[in-house]
Amino acid sequence: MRFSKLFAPTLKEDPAEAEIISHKLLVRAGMLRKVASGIYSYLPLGFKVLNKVINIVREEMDKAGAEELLMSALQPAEIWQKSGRWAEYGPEMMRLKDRGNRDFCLGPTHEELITTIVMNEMLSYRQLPVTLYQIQVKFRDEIRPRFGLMRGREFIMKDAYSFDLNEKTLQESYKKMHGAYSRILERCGLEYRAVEAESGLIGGDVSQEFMVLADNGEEAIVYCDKCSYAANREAAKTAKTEGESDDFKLLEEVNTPERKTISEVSEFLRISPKNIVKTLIYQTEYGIKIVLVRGDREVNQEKLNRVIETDKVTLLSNEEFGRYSDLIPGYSGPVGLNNYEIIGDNEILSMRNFVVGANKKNTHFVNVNIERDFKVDKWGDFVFINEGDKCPSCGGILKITRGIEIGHIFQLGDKYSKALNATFLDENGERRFYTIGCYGIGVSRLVQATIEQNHDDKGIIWPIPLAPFKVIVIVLNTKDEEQNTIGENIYNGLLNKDVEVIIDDREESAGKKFADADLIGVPYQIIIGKRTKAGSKVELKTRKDNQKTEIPIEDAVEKVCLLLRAD
RNA sequence: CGGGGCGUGGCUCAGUUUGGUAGAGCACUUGGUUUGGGACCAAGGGGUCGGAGGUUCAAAUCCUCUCGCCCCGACCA
Repeated sequence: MRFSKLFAPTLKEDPAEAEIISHKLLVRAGMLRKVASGIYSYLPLGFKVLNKVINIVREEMDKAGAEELLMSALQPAEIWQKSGRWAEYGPEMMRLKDRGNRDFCLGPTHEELITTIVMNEMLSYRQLPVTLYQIQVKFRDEIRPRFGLMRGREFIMKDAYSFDLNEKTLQESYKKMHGAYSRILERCGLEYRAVEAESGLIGGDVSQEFMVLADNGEEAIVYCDKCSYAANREAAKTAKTEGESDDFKLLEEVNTPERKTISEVSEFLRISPKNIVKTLIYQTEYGIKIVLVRGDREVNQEKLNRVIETDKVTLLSNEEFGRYSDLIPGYSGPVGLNNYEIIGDNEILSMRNFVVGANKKNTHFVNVNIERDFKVDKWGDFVFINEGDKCPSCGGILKITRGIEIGHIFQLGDKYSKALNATFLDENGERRFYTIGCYGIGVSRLVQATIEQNHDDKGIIWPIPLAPFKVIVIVLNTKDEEQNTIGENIYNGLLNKDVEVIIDDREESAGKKFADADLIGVPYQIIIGKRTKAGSKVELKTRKDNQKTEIPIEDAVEKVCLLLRAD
């Protein structure tokens, strides 16, 4: 490829639309352009990289025994109505009608469709397990598209689905996908973690996320410094707390004028927030719920939803407080509140002689104890983990870092096969539900995550396997015939060796050529300038570490091929 | 949907407070000089000031409505 012919409009200035570095660089390097909010077009360079990722994904999926197919992006409403998700998915689903007024959607995912395809063939147990995948455009009308390809409304995803005889063989299929995902991320040169996750809307029991570590990541990940425990902060469990053995002290009412928040009460009474129990009043479809967590904790709504078994939980607003004379904002507590269900976080089980609101203005109780002073109707784990907490699996200390969710793998079980009545015939000729797993990789997101992890102040630093070109031959002065000849010779030499190479033959200033080569992140640069004469040396620069070496012109092709083979 | 902000040549932005008929840098075109880190000189093209309506002698600027985009919160690959 010749740079003079390449459609790669590079930008000197950061685009106003972009917030994070990877998004800025994708646009500046002439790889990506916005079409509408959360919708993008890939320019030739960006498309090249996208295809590199796609090929890696494809190779590893095939190696793991999965078979590629391509389903339609447009899906009829019926299959979604059967699974119940037509209603459940909400406004995030891009819906449309055909001319006959029939409902369709642009697929946000393909569980329903793949299950329908497989069930229609009435497989025998002898044909199982089978894992099918596709690389497809997905549509989700995100509430807030963000960060370019990180959260688009149209994005490219590799989604795979395994159909198994039972839980046991599902675990094997799952393990294979886990392995394939690990290899994909390794080949892309990424630092990542596989973490325990929440299953969310898709459902199922076991699920893990593959997180690419990045400071700008949207997810917080918790990991143990001693053992292999790692989890999404949304899903991270609290460690079991040991019961403290203090004797119960006498319950006392204390005056706490205008001290409403945990920090105010903590300061005023000179006690740690860990010895206060925070009382939160939630409005749910089943009425008011009193939720208790340790004073230093934040409630994890997702987890709480699971405990209450609803997704319609909101904190009671100030106006709503007025309707309940026994609920006093800032001074609420479980003692004496017998009209509502009280739900306690597991952590407070071990607390002794703690502080709670007294349901009376400007008053708190001290030396409160569970059972003696109030009863908890239901226990659960629904707080966020903090850095420094104990590891739930080994007792080590937990750390928090940020990550970009690139892959998510689920053991779904029979949720969809039951909903859609998808069965196979077992050895006795009886119908049984498939045990299903599903596995996603955000392919377009992966492209951007790679940049987030591989860049410097000059631009992108592509890992070799993803680089749109492996080598750029830079002829600094194209009006110098000698430079041109040397450059063209090396360029043709590399082409003959099937190296993906581009020659910068533009009539631009030297500085612009250097800047563009660095910006688009080509791993190796061969620089031909006025120092380069026939029979002399060219400069070879590696983008990653800015190493510059002089090599004889006639060795250049061979040397680069050697380097590429080593990588 | 709630809160905040922005829409002015292809891009990044100034001009809006205090109405007077649109500007800079980058990019682009032509010519010339340059070519080891985003060159210089000269000439040039390009803007319904997001859209609609209103106020006014006069609107990018004031008012009303509307559309789009960005940021902060709940959803997720």
